Amino acid sequence: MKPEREDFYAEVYSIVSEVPSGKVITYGQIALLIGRPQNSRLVGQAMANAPSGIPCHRVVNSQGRLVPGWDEQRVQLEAERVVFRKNGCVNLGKSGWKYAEIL
DNA sequence: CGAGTGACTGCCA
DNA sequence: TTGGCAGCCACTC
Repeated sequence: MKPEREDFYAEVYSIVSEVPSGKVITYGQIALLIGRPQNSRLVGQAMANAPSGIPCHRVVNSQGRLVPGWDEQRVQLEAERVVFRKNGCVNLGKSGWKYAEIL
């Protein structure tokens, strides 16, 4: 096994799990919190391999863009009362989650 | 072991 | 403001 990878994934899942309802977080934010801002892509891969129980639908990219090929994600976010823009992207300024809020 | 892929980000035109 | 290109890391074939 590769503890390094597992640890990275574990931290990603931990952070995503702490995202409250109605809020979303970006891959870059997660990568930054872990201490690897350049591994933002790995966060996405972690989400792809994310086990059930992880609100991965609350994870979006820096532009507030949703996961390609996963229209259901928008439905989930709408159910969480996440604010969407006219272009279909999440309004990070309104629904963007900040780690400092749980500190 | 080498090449290709991806739920990304940042800079430049 | 919007769109395109390159850089980055880990995983899979």
